[in-house]
Amino acid sequence: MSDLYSRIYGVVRLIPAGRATSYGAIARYIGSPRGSRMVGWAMNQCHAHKEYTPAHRVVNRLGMLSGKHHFPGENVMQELLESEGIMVVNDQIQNFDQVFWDPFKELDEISI
DNA sequence: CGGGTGACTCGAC
DNA sequence: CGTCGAGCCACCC
Repeated sequence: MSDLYSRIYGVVRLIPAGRATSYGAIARYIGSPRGSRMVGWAMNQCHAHKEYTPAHRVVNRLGMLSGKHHFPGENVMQELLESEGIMVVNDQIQNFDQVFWDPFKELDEISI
């Protein structure tokens, strides 16, 4: 596993419950602005990783559950999000602007 | 090496 | 936030 993938999983695990971010945001944070599709691919392989990765907190830039079909059940991803307090209607996160978790903004405050 | 694929994104309309 | 087209890059034949 490349170091880039370790960073992807590392960032995803830092997403707090009740929040969500986008593939592109993670890609930019790990230094691959054009690697959003790789983040999706990494999530596809996250089950092979030893540590738990909350892939349900990663959606596309519009807050849509684009990866729900890759979960064990039909609405597993939505139920996971709703169990954390995120409202999901029609495969789309409600109030995504409030739920959105920006790695740069949130993590910079800590690292500064 | 080349072509197909995808849990993406951007710009246009 | 609908669609379409193009760009993107790791992975798998």
